[in-house]
Amino acid sequence: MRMSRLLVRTLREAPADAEVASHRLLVRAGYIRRLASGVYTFLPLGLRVLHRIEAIVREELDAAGCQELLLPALHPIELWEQSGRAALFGSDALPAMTVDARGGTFVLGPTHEEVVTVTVGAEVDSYRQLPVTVYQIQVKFRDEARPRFGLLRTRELVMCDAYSFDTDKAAMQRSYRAVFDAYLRIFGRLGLEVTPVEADSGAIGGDVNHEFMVPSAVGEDRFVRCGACGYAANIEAARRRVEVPAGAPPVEDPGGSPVEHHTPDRAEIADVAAFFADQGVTTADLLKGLAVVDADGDPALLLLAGDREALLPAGWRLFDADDFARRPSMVKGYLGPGGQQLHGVRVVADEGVRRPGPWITGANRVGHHLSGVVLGRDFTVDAWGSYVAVEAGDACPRCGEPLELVRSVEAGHTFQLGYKYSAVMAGATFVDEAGGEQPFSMGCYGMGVSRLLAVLAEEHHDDAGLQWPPAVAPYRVYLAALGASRSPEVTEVADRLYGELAAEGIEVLYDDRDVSPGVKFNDADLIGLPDVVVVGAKGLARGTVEWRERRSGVERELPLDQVVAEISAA
RNA sequence: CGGGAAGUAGCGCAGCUUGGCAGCGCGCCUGCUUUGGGAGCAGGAGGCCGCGGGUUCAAAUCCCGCCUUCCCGACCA
Repeated sequence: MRMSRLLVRTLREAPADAEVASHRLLVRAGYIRRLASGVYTFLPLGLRVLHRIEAIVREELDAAGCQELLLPALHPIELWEQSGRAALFGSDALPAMTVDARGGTFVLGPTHEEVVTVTVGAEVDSYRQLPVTVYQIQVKFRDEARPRFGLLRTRELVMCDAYSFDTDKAAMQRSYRAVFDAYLRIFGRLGLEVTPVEADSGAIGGDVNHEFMVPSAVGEDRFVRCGACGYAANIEAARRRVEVPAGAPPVEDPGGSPVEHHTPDRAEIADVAAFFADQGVTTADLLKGLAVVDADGDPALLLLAGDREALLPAGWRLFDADDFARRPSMVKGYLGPGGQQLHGVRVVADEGVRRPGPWITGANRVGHHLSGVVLGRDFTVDAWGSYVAVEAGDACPRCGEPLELVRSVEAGHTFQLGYKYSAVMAGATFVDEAGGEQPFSMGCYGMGVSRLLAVLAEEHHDDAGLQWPPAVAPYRVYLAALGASRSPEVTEVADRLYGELAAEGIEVLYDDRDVSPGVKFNDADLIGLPDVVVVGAKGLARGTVEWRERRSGVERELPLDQVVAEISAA
């Protein structure tokens, strides 16, 4: 491709709305343009990278026995009513967009479980046709609360999603493993360091699921991993090991009974700790109480150590103003466990609270706290569990070694769905060997292709521009002809190299523009093709051209007759 | 959804406090000169100052409402 013909404009300055490197550079180098918040155009260069990633995805999934199809992006809303997920539409869990059209309301597909289930269900009648795994590369729509970071979080995204259909759970798990391994190979070929982690399944559902995490400073996710045993989990799903003192908690009596303190306007943990600071008290000595409504809709007081962040189980929520009004034993800002059960409030506690104390807690009176509160003597716990976000240094739940916390981008997410959709969607059954009707056991597998483009740009760049790995670069070689307009020889040599490289199957972006050398060098760096070849009068006088590897900056002078051979061998 | 900031030429920004000809840099067009890391000179094109209303002789500037965008948080398949 000749630069003089390519639809691209590089920008000296980044648009003011670009915050992270991948966004800034992809816009500056002319790969993408923003049309609306979280909605991007892929210009020719950007689309070529997208296609390179897609080609790798297709190769690996095809090799794993998957079949590509293309599902509609526009779904009749009735399908979503059938699965029950239409009820989630207003929520944060499933921010779908709908359009009213002739024939009713359509959903702009945010994901495709419903559609694929009825599609495969209509084609498959017998166990003899199973297993089958299909996939598509498609645009999806999600009305993100907050699109950000360019292609990393968008409202319209290109995604690869695969779906497996099996006769039973064991077969489904084999299919799951096959796609899981294919995903690992895809990330490997893209040169991304990826860690599969245990995760929450969110609005997709199912039991076992894994996220594929790419460590990145701009990531919005965090996961923990154990260097000793390999345990890895999303921060939302991570657990830690808590060393519980052996035997029953000793009920020693430090002072006979708790002491009440007047602590006006000390409703925050940090403020309470400050109040008692002269006694050597830290936030870890405080019992943090959260008024919650559990998944059954019952009120409970959740206790955790004051230095930890709470992590509520799915379906739980914090008290709102009405809840507090209805439960006078729950005093916002001054919550304590003492006597809650007498008021019909269950006390649940994080494992980290399994020590006698003495604790400092709220007194269930506005402006008052208690010190010397002892577990077993002054309060009891109805249920223990894990209710705090795991932190770096916490003990691995498997082996007890310290956990590491890693910021990351979620590049893929796979789920063992089981019967969640096949049980409710019409026709999602097959006839088994015994002649009985059975629902499919399903799995689903998502990978953010357009997000991967951003992740790769994030991983591979420097101050001057992008540095594409050869596997995904839009072209392999940036061929810059310096001063071509005044040197017939430069033009002749560059034209010839362009043709010879193409004949070798090497894709070349040929900068034939009549612009100064500095512009060409800067655009070459910005666009970030793996190899830069410079044809200039200086080199030609010696019978050579320059070859520079963009990433390493290593430069070599090559005799004219060796250029094609050297580059195709590299 | 809560908090903050910003919308002026394709991009980056000044002008707004104190109302009075709409500006600068880059980019774009023409000509000449130049040519190994974003060239120089000269000339030129390009604007609903986000939108609507109000105040005023007069509004980019002051007031009200709305829209859009970005950041922090909440949330997130």
